[in-house]
Amino acid sequence: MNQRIYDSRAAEVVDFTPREAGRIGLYVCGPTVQSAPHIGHLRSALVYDQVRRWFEATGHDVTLIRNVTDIDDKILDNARLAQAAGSSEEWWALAYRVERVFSAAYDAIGVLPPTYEPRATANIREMVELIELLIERGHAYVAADGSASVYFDTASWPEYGALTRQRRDQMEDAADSEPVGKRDPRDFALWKAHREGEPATAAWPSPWGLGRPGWHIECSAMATRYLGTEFDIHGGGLDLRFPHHENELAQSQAAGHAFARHWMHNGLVNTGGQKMSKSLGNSLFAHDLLAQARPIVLRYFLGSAHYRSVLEFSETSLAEAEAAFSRIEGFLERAAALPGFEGATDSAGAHGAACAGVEGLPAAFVAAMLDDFAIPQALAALHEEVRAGNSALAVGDETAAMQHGAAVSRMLDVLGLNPRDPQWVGSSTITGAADAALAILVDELLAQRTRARADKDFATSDAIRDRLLSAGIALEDTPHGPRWSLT
RNA sequence: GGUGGCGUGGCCGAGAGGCGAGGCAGCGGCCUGCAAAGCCGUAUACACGGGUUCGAAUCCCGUCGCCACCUCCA
Repeated sequence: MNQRIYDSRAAEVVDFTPREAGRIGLYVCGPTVQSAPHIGHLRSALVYDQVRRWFEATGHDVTLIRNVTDIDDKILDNARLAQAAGSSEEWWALAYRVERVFSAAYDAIGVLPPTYEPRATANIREMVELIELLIERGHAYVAADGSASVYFDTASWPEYGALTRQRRDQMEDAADSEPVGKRDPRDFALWKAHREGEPATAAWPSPWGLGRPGWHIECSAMATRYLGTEFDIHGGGLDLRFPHHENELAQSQAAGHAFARHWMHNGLVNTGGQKMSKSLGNSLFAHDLLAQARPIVLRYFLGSAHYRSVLEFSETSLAEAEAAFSRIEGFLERAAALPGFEGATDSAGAHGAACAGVEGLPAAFVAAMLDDFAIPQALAALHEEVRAGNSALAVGDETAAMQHGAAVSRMLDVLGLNPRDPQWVGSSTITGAADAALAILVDELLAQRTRARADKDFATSDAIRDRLLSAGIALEDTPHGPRWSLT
């Protein structure tokens, strides 16, 4: 069975074959580091992280490039506004600081670092070269107003609109506030001339004068530099289809590059039925979410809807994710407690070569992943295995329980959701010496409770249980004695 | 005006012509001193109106509602 992928350019699910057997080049549009990451940024990064993990699990060598747009109007604006309010932070310091916040948020939900994260400011030369090539080929022109700006000539490219199936003549007239020097409002900036008042650090030399790159050319240049003129997949948020990706495709192909063979777009996250936006004040910042949900649960939640669907965020959905994931964790803990359980991940097995191949993965899970990364269906297969494992445990069939446990563990590894992975250990609020001290005290109370129960003094035993529960410690009586866990 | 998507049971959320994914919540039972956890069982679901078909949530036409993009967006 082949890997199938919904290609946004073809507007249908297509068979996916890597350009080069066993190797996959994947470019994903990363964030413009102008302000704190929100849940949408997390979802986007997670989608491609899971795609990458799946490709690796199926034996591919993946080169994942996710850029950082660290020079842009917004970054300059935000730094300028902060400075007006008394800040001394330069735009480049702001961009770097925000970039680190993004990295921390990605790390928190287990998004593996890409193969490389190029920064726009470190690839200016490649951008300038690409713009020169476009001018040479007659698809770009220097602004008519005498500035150093350079624009892409959309009229010169008949395929403009191909990615989003729009006709150029039907595109809404761009409400561009600065059409100065453009031949057509639909043309877009490849190079933005340095302007009065902008920091000197935000200007680079070019054949047309001092300036900085336009947003779209950044991705074309970086994708090409690290993945070549033709590569397998280009991904990004649905909101980037137009104009960003349309422009990338146009300029890269106009430069003579085949560029991405397939385009993937992840759905956005909505709240209250609407897309998040600053103007609506409904942004869900990563920082706040990570404070109200366990990171691994947030990761589970973000994967609970298909990557192309709108994901509706609500407190109750997040709580449901916690309950559903706890069920998986509960089974895995019980299975792992069985003597001889081999499903534990170690640092070497977290991803990559150690997971190559789909052996040990249920057929339904594999089929779901091959079918355009249908993670909700893959999760159904996972839950089915959990149910079967719990059922085996209930009848005392430890061999079967361990087999199901191993399968569950493997699936969780592929999705980056294995709570036994060292990545997630330490996310508990208590560690080390305090942890050991707590265990001693709880065990002592449990011993008292066990004695009380043996004496049929249920008032005492229930009081101990209630006391522990109110302290955040939940009890479970198992055939092998009581177990406890932090709630 | 153009482009794309969505509407599934109390909730979330898959599926895309024929055995009702999965989870959460609920209900009944088993287990338990009682719980918890777990197991077993449990559904009047496909926005509305037509049509195609032996058969439609799924395909076609129409209607209604919602969302996104059209040069800042993950």
